[in-house]
Amino acid sequence: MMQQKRALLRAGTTVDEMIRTLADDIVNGILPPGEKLDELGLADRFGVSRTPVREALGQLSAMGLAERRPNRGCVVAIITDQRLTDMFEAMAELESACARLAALRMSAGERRALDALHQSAATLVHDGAQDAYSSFNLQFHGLIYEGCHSSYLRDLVSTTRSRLAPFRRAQFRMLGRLRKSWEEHDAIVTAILRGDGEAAAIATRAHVITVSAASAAFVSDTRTSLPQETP
Amino acid sequence: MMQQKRALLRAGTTVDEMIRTLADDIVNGILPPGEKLDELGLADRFGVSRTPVREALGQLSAMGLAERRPNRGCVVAIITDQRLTDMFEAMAELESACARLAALRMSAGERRALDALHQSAATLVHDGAQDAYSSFNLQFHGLIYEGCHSSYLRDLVSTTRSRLAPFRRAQFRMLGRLRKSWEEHDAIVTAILRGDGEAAAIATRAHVITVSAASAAFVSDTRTSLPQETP
DNA sequence: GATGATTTGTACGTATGTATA
DNA sequence: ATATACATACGTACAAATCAT
Repeated sequence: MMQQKRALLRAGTTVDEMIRTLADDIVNGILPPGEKLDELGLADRFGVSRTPVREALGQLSAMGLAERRPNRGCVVAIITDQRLTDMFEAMAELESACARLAALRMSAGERRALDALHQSAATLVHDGAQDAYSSFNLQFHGLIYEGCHSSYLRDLVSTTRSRLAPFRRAQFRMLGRLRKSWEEHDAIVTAILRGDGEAAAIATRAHVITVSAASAAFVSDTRTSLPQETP
Repeated sequence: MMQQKRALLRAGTTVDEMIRTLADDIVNGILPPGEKLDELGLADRFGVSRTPVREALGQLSAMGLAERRPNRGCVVAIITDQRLTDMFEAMAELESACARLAALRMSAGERRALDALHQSAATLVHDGAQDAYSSFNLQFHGLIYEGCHSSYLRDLVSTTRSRLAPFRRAQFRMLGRLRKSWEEHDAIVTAILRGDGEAAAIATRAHVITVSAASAAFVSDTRTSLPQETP
């Protein structure tokens, strides 16, 4: 009908493009949990037939970003409070494992880079620059994921992080979280630089659990107030 | 045109059935890594058209059991040695996390059940009953996964275990592994019964790493000898 | 390197099953 | 509760890309 997309028909297949787009929309909250993913609607939004749409929806539900009920259509994944708690907890365990391994395995260069990044963020804390700090935070944790030198563990963490992304939007709005976050990071960096795996694991677990608790509280708050929303 | 199958049209959809079947075949080694998954061939093996086959293949590749190259078909996932090492390592970390949480959270009943199962396996060790022990081993680890009371962590462990299944066939053939395995389990059970999370984590990590090393060695052995095989 | 055969990717049509009046 | 409407699941047909010769 409109063919509005299809820009850059380069790499991969149509389906891959759709998956990326839809996954981003879900992860960024543009498609909120519970939103119906109508095959026909998506088909003409992307200017394709229903076949590739179906493939994309299948992949998304396999990723856990969407949920497909047989013969009843597909919606953006709805996560129960219990499940969300479990996911945050698993995230803490995964990051903790990464940090432990990173403390044991990071190269000298990787350690320097982590420390440098961490020290440079002190300014952001002082200025109260929430958005910039949020971006730094992503890099910081990313360096630790890489530092564990385990591709599979990294994949598990990334996947879980993506699934949690729609529920983490409240990150640093809480008063004083910026400074506390930095201090928690400091404990992690110190442990990693010392090569103390157990300390790094413990500090990381505590840090992630703290962040998780804040996010979870925010989510269950907004859930009781606004039951639904459509863009 | 013929609809020859569809026996037991009960639960789920055709695609789900295919996914289960193919996943089992891959996990059990009936479809070896690298085996081509021909759409047309599978279509008439299952008595369906290519459309549901394509969906199933998409899901399998999303699960990491198959690999799909754009315009170049789909094969049973080929795992490099490095990737395999990473997966075994992640498995150790995941199980370790489960054990730590299980030590903190298992109910009295769950602890009793774990201990009872473990003690009952002593006989199997004495008799050298490899197959029976292998089945027990599955239950044993299963109880710990459940004991952590975290659905998401359990899912991650299960998924990873499935992906590793094709590479674990050598489990208990090594001389003396049965007894050693039981002794390692004993350390885990003791720690869990004491409610000592850290000890449980450490014992579990050591145990899983030991098993992994054996599997990895076996795989790289067989890889050097038989490069390919077709059923 | 070009051509034909095979196989994948996409479009479209039909039937079955689910929700709604 | 029955019927109507609609969305999904699968089958078939065509187009495009890959590979084998």
